[in-house]
Amino acid sequence: MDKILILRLCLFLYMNYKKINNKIIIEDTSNFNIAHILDCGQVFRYLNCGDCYTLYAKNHKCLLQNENDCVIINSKDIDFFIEYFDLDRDYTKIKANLEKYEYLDDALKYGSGIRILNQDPIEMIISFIISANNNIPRIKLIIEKLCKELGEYIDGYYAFPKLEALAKAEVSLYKEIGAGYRAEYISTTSKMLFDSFDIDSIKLMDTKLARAELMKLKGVGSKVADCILLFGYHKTDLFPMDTWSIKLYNQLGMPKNNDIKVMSNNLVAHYGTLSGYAQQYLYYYIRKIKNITKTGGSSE
DNA sequence: TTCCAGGAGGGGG
DNA sequence: CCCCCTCATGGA
Repeated sequence: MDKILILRLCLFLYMNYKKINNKIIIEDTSNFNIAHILDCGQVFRYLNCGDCYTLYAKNHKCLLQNENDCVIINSKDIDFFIEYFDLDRDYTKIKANLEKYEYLDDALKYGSGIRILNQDPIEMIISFIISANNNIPRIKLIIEKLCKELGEYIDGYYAFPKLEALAKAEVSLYKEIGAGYRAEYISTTSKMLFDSFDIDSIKLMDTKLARAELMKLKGVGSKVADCILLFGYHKTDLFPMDTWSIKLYNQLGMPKNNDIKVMSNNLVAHYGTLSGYAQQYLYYYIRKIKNITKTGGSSE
């Protein structure tokens, strides 16, 4: 057999998904759970319609459903979603490396099918500016209104707005959709991004420099910057410190401290380049546990 | 009524 | 640099 054929065969055997027409089929779902992925706070534009989910990303849409122990992703843009869901990354290896950390094993079991998505940086910047001091249902609502007001209507839904539309919109519009005091941040940052900011250069920077660069944007502090870097640029040597992470910190047996910056640094020193993954499993876990203890077992 | 939510900006020291 | 206050909004 010729070498290229062997190479292709090997690739096929190790591939954890199949492309058929406009579908992606994932047979081994140990590292892909639709609810885990969508419900761990990294993405805001999706709808649960019974046994299936509709997901909107930038100007793409897909339908996700479980079928015969498989996950089926249905879309016109399957190549976009292969990259979006990061399907070529080995999560078995990531989880095996995280398993040795204390306290993390329960979180890994609980959110076993979590994956960190490769989302659009601009969508992440605007979405996580909105997320500041806000709760997830309301964040979703504001983003949905934002898309409806400024996004292009394609194929039965509203795409995430383009930079130009965001930059040219009035501040009053952002207030009307419920952004509150973040309206000014969205407006100013959109203009900065549209006029001068080099979004692509962030990708080439190391995490520390990239964070500093993103924090030049209005409404982007250390936590929002870390979320942008994690979900928009797949930088994982960081640990976003939100109110949940702060509460969690003391339970992880980390050296006692009250300074958020020190806490974050300690966690990154602890988990290394897997910090971003660790944070996602833990975030999903602690929120669900609290939800269960509060509601007596039911979840959303 | 007060507290909380994937916090950040700004002033004062 | 750090500390402290304020910033809309709506659900619990």
